[in-house]
Amino acid sequence: MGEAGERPKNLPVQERAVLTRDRILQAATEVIIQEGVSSLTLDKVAARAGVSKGGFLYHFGSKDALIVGLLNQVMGVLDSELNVLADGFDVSQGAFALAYIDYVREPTKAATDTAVSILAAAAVDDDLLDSTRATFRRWQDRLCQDDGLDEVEALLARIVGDGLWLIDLFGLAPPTAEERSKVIDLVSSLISDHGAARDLIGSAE
Amino acid sequence: MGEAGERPKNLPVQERAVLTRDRILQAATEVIIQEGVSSLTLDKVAARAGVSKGGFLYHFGSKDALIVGLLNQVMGVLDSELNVLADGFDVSQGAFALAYIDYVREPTKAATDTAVSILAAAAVDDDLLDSTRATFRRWQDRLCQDDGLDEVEALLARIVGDGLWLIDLFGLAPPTAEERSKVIDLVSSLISDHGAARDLIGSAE
DNA sequence: CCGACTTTACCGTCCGAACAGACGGGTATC
DNA sequence: GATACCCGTCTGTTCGGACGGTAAAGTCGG
Repeated sequence: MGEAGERPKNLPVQERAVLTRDRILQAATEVIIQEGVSSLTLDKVAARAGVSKGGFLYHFGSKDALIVGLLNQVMGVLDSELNVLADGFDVSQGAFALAYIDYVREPTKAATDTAVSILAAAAVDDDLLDSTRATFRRWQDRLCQDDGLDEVEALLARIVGDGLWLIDLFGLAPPTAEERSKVIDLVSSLISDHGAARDLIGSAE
Repeated sequence: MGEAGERPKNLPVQERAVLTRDRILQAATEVIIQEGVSSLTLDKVAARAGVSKGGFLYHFGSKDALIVGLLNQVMGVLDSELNVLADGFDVSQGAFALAYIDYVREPTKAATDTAVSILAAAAVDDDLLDSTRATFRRWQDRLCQDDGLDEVEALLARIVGDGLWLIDLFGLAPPTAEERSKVIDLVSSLISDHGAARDLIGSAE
């Protein structure tokens, strides 16, 4: 039956369950990326995960539940990766903001997965994005509260960071790796070199 | 049946046709905005446009054709509005780039329509975005060729501009009107004050 | 009476969801 | 330590409905 499944048998029941759940989530993202949002059907996801439709519905009672699960997982990964990346920056110069834009220097799997999940959620039902929106609001708050970081600079960091993966999502003339790095470096210096933004605005008016 | 239709009768045939086409396009965007991408069905669009399903299919032979028509119209409007806006800026300081970010100072109807059309296209079939992607590439080229504009600054303008309406599209913690303006002013000064970007990067390294 | 436009009626497909039950490990009972 | 039972996990099938699309007839101005 399932050509991709190769599901390991003879495992403790509870572990088998969580593995199946993860396989379903991964299968869902694969379907979206490879076949498009319109191909995200219960049958396709179940087949790719090597599970029957009924088995699928045991873990996710509805298509909405699948997307919510997808968003929760993928946003969690993204949040933790941002945190570890922020630890590598100087906290007095807006570590989280620097991490936020540095993260999109090149497209990562986590960023791509998040993007397509958000796209799928928006396509199925806008309300499914509520918790995701709350997370972005938390990130925005954290960007503003970073030590020594102007509110405008913090917002610029988020717009550039989000703008890059959103441009990637739709393929709207995505910049090359070098171009991305140059822009990110520019914004990074703007953030690190504190006061530069204010001076710049002052000198222009 | 149609509560929104109120279609004007007794008009020259050819004019009635083009009007019907436009009504269908407008109905489609209304459906997406008010009821979500998943509600974009031929029946709903036809009903809202005050036309039968057959009548709809006379103008747009398929759902894909509807979305292509939607994208063409909305991208054309956006392109022309950008042009008139660019005429108001100093061409020696990157008029198109300044117009590009100034355009998203607050969300306009044209920008919203474009955003939801792109979303719908991505949800139905990714390939439908091909011509849209070409337009964005043209814009990117034009941004780079603007007189006296650094390539990095041009790219920054597009990322910020696109980032803003994409953030609006998904409602990912969209900034307030004042915050938007501040960021746009910051980027604008960066572009106008030529050499500022290079100086900034140089001083930071 | 031609051709642009519109309608009514219909079809085949696919999708999300529900359902009844199979399997099999854990647990209690004796 | 064998037996019986339970429940989490998963299977295969079925169903109602919605959707995209087709076909053909009808309308009306020029």
